Amino acid sequence: MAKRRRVANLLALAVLTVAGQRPMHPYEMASVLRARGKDEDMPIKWGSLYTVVRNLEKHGLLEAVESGRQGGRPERTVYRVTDAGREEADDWTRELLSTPVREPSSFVAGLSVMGGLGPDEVMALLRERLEALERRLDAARRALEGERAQLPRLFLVESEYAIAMCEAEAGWVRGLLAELTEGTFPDLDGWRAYRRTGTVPPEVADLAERGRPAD
Amino acid sequence: MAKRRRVANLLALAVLTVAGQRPMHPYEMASVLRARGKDEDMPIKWGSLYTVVRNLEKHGLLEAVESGRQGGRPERTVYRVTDAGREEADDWTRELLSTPVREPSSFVAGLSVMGGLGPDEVMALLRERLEALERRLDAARRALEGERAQLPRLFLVESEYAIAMCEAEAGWVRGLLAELTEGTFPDLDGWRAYRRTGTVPPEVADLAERGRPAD
DNA sequence: ATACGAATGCTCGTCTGCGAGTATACGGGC
DNA sequence: GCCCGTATACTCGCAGACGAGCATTCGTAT
Repeated sequence: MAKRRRVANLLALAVLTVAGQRPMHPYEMASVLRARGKDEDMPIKWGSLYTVVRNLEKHGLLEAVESGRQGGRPERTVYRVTDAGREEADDWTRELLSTPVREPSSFVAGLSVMGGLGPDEVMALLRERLEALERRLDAARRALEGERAQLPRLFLVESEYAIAMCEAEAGWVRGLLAELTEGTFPDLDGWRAYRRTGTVPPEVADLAERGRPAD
Repeated sequence: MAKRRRVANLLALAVLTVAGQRPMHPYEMASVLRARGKDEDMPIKWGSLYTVVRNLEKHGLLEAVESGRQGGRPERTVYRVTDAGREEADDWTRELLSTPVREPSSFVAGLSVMGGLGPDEVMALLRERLEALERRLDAARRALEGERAQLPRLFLVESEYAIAMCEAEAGWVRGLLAELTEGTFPDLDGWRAYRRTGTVPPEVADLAERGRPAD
């Protein structure tokens, strides 16, 4: 827990993992990762690949093995994971699995500023989101069923999790939407008034001292 | 949907929102945002505050109103949101609410590389995570109940959502853990073998062509 | 044979994120 | 009246991230 990871980009973990199977040159890592769909499990930007690889090498987690050309192609450097690299990857994986981190999604951000829009507009937006979520769920479920035949369960777990979270979100949105539509959400008119006038009732302005518990 | 946001950092949205209530100088924005707990709804780094404010000004979303010193304090510049700024904030909010985005959490990343660890270690790690999640849920629920008395529902929605998602995750982890402990998860021994030998059965190596549906 | 589009494999420059540091002012204990 | 801790208010500089572009090669239709 002491020092931050020397190469913090998650792409680095992906690289260590994939190059752990056999030595590879960067472009091959990219292809394999893409083919395995890892780019959907991590926020991977391919523009960062060579920077990350170079950094991994600089910190001794990856080492160049061979550097030659084949055919007329530009020079390729093949990298191998070092022992330190393997250890780093394992340790990183352990941390990711064992330690939940607060990662506010952009939806939370949206919810937390939605007061600025009126409740009616918010309803419309949420309906839109709900439809999108359902389309996505549908596609994901279908894809998962297709892959079940091909791949061991171990490789499908991330997809199952993603689907579960997506379902949970959809359910929650449906609930909120129901409250809004049926008018059981408290003080919709106050909210509408706030939208028009921009004024918060003074006692609410004191929300400045919202207590927050220690983590 | 055409052009990317001129200032992409979510801190900018927070700034626009808070300065929309009344003109403020940067440090005051920070205090108010912190006091309202917005820093838990968005990935806010205070080091970026002044950069972000300057960028907002550069793009005409914020404008300097007054710039003087009081007491012996360093000079402060007070900013006001422009019409363009208000519009940008609303539009951004709409997008955040209506459009779900894939934001792979670090847990997904962990799941997608957990094959490298053995199943037994994974079980231990997941148990650890589950406990942490439950502690966090407990604290969050308690805090929410406390705030219910003070604040209108509108300001609590984000917390409710966060709790719901946390519950969903905990439930899913419990499920996976049960499968692992009871041995109903398929081919645990294959997994253990892979861990030791580092060899993947060749037919699985073809997972390289995992089909992915279009979004 | 040849032309053209797609795939391969990589580089570069910009932009900005953000951690760490700094400097002053105020309050309150002794 | 002095000192120290804490709050206030910012500045700086480096390290990455990553979009866009570039050069080469291969496949294939003509």
